[in-house]
Amino acid sequence: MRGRDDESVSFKAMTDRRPPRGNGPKRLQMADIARLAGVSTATVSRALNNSPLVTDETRTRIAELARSLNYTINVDAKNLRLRQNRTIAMVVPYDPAARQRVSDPFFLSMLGSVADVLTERGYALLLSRVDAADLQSAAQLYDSGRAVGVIVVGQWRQHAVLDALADRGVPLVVWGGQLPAQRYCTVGCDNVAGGDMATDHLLLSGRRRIAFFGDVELPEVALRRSGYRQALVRHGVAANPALELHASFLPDGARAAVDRLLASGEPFDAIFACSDVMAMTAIGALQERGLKVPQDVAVVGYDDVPMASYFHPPLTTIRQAIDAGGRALVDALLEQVDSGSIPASRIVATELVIRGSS
Amino acid sequence: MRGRDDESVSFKAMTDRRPPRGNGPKRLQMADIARLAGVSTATVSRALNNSPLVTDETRTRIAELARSLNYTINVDAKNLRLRQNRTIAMVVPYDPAARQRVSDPFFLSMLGSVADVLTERGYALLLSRVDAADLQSAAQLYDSGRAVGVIVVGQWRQHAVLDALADRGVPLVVWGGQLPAQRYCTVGCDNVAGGDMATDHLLLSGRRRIAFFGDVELPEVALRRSGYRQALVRHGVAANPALELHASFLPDGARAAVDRLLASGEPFDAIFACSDVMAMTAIGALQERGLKVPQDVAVVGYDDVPMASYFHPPLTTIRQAIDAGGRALVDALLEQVDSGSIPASRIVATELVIRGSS
DNA sequence: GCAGTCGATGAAATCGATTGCAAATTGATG
DNA sequence: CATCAATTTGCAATCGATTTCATCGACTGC
Repeated sequence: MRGRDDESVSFKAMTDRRPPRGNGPKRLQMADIARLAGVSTATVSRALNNSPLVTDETRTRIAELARSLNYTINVDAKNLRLRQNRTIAMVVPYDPAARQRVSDPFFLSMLGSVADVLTERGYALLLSRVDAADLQSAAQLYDSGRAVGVIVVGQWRQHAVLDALADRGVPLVVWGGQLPAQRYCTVGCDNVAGGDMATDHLLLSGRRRIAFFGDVELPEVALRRSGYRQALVRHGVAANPALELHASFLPDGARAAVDRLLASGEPFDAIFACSDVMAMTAIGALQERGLKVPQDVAVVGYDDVPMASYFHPPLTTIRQAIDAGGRALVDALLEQVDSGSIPASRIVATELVIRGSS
Repeated sequence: MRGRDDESVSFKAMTDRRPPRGNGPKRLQMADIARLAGVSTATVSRALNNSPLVTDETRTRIAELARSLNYTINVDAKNLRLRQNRTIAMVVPYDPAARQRVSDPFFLSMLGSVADVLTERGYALLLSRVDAADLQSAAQLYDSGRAVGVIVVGQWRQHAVLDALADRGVPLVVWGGQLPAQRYCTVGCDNVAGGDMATDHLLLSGRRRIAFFGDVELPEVALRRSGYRQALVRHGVAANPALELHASFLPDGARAAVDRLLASGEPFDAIFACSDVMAMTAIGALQERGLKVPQDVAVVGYDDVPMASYFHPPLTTIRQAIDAGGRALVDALLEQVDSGSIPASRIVATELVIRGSS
């Protein structure tokens, strides 16, 4: 016959209401392995989980059988039974107002870093783009049991929503700046120190009219501006509001800022841009207008994305340790999942990398 | 409405062997909603799935209760019962030989694009980094029932492995070049046409000594080189092997190639680089050595990553339609999942974008 | 040879949802 | 007031794994 000789098949066929719908052909399941190995599913389960309750002989026999048939356990069933789950969700918000993807390589590198760490830890990464204005929905990934916790890249303008999610008990870690009374855990570099370092470096090299480019509605950027102002004060340079320009992370935010700055007639001899992409596009815009970098205008960026060192002129920038950051995000989240309490926020290494653009 | 409030609970408590282990506190489940709404789980299930079998009044009452309690169904249980799964896996290979992440923004942009399309279609994206030499393991995501299909970004050197996976019935779509007798479905731009366009453009602008930068072990790159050679032949220019340089996608592949090219003493007046990142780093290297782009050397890249237009000089490049590509990948995969048969490979728009670097 | 141990295995309950079928409710009609 | 049809709702089986408890054998010692 079909090789299935016992009556369990016909019994099953009788009582089985046909499965609702399912994609693909029949997938191999534990019962199949059990039948072929001449044991029960209990034994197969134990064998595949390296339980000491099965003979080594049985274990290897089953393991080989399973491997040769490309059998892998059904994760849904396993998770259901164990009420566990080795998946974490990562949310990369996008800006719907601009109907534009956030394509900054920094975010994407962070994503890659987190993916690597999770892979190493045996966790899966569920990636989701969500409307930055609706971070609330990120929690669904947790509520539905799909993921044990959520990593959000960037606070954007959603500080209050993040606080609320944390209050609700959603395991949550956010890449971003530390805010006074936040109730969620953040991981990020020391943005004040970063802004200070960048500005300090420009001041030390003799620049006095340093422009700041960024969107201060974002906490990280606001903190960097604090650092910028703090360095100016320390060096006895008065802050000049006309040199603080709004520039979004969208592709031509910095170009527009350069245009406005030039149009304003306000003299300047340096720019501190809040991301490398902004810095690079600003440099491009300056060069097109005949200004030399760093001779006429020195530029410092932020992030140290891979391209920064290959750019021409190579970009002076504030390095955010992306690998350490990914690892810290994952550590903090898993710690929170295990302990149930919100761990302290972590700061990752921040350092000035001096290259040709300043 | 049965008074199902107390006895069902005590009955459950009696027969329940305590759950093995589970993370977090008790999560809300359908039975809770049912109890609070005074109905059975069957009704709750139907209400939440908009079945016509429940009264509108009941449906809205249950829906509001569920929403107010932040209830979301357990996806594992649902998937198990329905033997379905709305998750697809995306695999971004990394090169372990170089112990280096593939950080090319093109791959990452593609990832973002796929994520967007899947979100729109109600699918989740499981992201996994795998050793490029072990693409085999990508199939585990399918075998374990975690995902209904797999998208692989880039063929790398694994053509044979991909063929084998397709033969085994793993729903699979690969971003990459079309090869003669491949048995898996690819989505990608027309690499031969792309290589031809880039070279043709350089030839039309009077360049004759055009270097080619790329790693021809990768199918896509080999195809682009075919286009490059084809264009040369058409214009009656003899191909010069000394101008075809190996350059990897790793960060300083192009810089090294520029060094070798200059060291060889072989004269050249243009470079066709197989990615924008290569092109940008090549331009940086040329400028450092005092060569002007495009006056001394014209450069054309490939991909049209977001930064290409903000670079200085703005990069002439071959645009691969990333959004269309992501959509095509998802379409092809879901089609394969539904139909069970391997759909035809798709070609996405490829076009020359002329900017300042050539 | 027989009770007592210990080790390996199997039977069955369970995780949280869906759904075919049966039962209950309602309304209409004879 | 009884019967029947049309709606709603509930019961219970089911998805594929894990794990408790019971069982079955093989040894051991007396």
